[in-house]
Amino acid sequence: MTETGRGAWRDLMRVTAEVNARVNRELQRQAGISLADFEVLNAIARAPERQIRIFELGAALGWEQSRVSHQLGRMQRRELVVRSECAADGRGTFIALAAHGRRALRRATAAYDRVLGDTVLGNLTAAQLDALDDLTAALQMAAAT
Amino acid sequence: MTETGRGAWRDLMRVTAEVNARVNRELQRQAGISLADFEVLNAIARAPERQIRIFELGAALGWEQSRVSHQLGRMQRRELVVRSECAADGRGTFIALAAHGRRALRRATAAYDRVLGDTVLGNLTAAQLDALDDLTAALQMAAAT
DNA sequence: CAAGATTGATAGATCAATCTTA
DNA sequence: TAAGATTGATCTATCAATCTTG
Repeated sequence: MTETGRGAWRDLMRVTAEVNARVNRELQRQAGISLADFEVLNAIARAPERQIRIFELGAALGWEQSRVSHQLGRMQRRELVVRSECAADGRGTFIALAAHGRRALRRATAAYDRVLGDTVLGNLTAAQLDALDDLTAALQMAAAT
Repeated sequence: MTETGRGAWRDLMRVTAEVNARVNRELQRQAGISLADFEVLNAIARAPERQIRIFELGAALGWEQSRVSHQLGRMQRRELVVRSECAADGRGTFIALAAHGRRALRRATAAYDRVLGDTVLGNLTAAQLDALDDLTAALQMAAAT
């Protein structure tokens, strides 16, 4: 609202965009996948049976269905994931990691931890990490309105 | 690095993405332009003579040259900005607001302040705003490494 | 009809290659 | 040669429309 507030938000958006761009480049370089690919692979790996319904994946990432669908199409073409039918619901589809996806996820996780530790987490104090949590919580509250 | 840290960062990225998506939709709906358009128009309006060299625009926004060039091409086609030659440097180009760009900027600024105030700034305490500044500064420091 | 998912069109972002002038 | 800028190819994101099954 105030010029100060507007500027503070803009600065935060700018620096987070820079960090994301750097993470993206490093993942691409070290593991051959994008940050979006990495998030999808991670969400699958975290799921109970290492497989997940597509609408649940969308909910987990906060993505629209059509974005998920296009993304999975590209990832399946590159042999990162596989689709399989859902017996319980004829409309549904499961996705799981393909062999190449598992390998890419392993490499990407190492690269991600490296770059995020180097450029972000390693440079924040414990107090700043707490502030980050607090700020995130406040924003989630505010955005839910 | 720690699972806690990774999760905290992921949560922040997720909520900021949600806020940006909301801002984008509102700008599109209320002013007919995207957030990227808005940032460009704003940077021009803030410049000394309300005109700016293209490489300076890129520096101001933290964008690569080719992204700026494509963006300006689209914006010029929609009559939001105009290009003009630079007398002092034959390689250079100035851009300025077109009449339609000025109108869009006015509407967009009001919409932006509304949505950002409603979903972010209005819901943060003064202490949280200070923490936001502090965090941004720490990230800028870290990212500069 | 609603939910799960896909598709096609369009807009936006990224990369490498190119062109012109300093 | 390097700086300023553009272009074309490719990849991603968003929107509206569609298709199928519950």
